[in-house]
Amino acid sequence: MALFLSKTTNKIDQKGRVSLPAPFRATLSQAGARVILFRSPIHNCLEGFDPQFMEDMSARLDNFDLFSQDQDDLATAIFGEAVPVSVDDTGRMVLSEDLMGHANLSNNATFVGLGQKFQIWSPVEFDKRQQEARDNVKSKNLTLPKGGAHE
Amino acid sequence: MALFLSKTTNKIDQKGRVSLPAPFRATLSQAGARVILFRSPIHNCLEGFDPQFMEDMSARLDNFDLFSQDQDDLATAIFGEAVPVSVDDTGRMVLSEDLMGHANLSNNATFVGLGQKFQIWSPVEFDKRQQEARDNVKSKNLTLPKGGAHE
DNA sequence: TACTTTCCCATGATATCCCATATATATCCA
DNA sequence: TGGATATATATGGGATATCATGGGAAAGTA
Repeated sequence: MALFLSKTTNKIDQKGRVSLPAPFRATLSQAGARVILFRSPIHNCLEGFDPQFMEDMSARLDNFDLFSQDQDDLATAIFGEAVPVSVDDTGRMVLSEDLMGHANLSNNATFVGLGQKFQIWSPVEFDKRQQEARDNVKSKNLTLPKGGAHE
Repeated sequence: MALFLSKTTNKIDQKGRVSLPAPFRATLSQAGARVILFRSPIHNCLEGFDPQFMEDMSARLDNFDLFSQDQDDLATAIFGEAVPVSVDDTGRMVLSEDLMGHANLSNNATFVGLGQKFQIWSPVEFDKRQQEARDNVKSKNLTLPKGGAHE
């Protein structure tokens, strides 16, 4: 399956419209372009998914007890927060005030491909974040283990 | 599996186009020729991978929790920094200003096969690098360990 | 009506495609 | 062996398509 890769910065116009980078559009599953956005629980940024991928998230949630606090917290954080957004035929989507607020977006939005998902950042904040991520990978010596389980 | 071997130097034209050496093209997985480029974190050069390699990385990332700090750091460092590039039917790809800057590229690019990946260097800097690598192997008495794991 | 949201078209910049030429490597034949 | 012709590769430049973005018209809402 296609992946979201690389980063691009696009303008947000006065109507709150941003062009979803063309390569990102291409990795979305169908033509009837839709994206699921929500506010990242750990960063001041937005996260975007192919609607298809939400199914996988749902499957993962099944690993929790249906009535556990954790399951409830996660489900609320994920599905409750999810905002489906449509992409028009010039490739743009509209970001609500609320979403823009969470990510401190004003005039520019940096789209960052993260494989299965992508993130939307204020350009300045992402620079910091990127450096932080690099540092963490280095200092914690993070690698991608080959095998299955990693807990 | 096919490996990237040997080194070649090709011209970069005014549009930023370079021919990917034909042998390298041949080792890429499919016909819909694509390459993933990275800014090397340790050298002033670019690193190139078969897109298949990224798929493998993605599969490994699935072993991490979706919202864990580590997952996010890795994804940002790996997928966020990856630049997918397409190879046209005359075998050329386009290098962005940004990428060329990182590797100090201007008119020529030296492609160096490194097995699973290849590197793109400014010819002058690669000469230095090659000498350095030889010296390191000699002075540190570096050898190739036998088994798979190498910690 | 006043206001917001969606749709449609216009434009400049950039990237992609296509064809032509040059260079190199391989193949063939006398 | 040598020379000439093929085949593959590399490179140059112009035409074309795609993309990001701005503005306005139409449609929906209150």
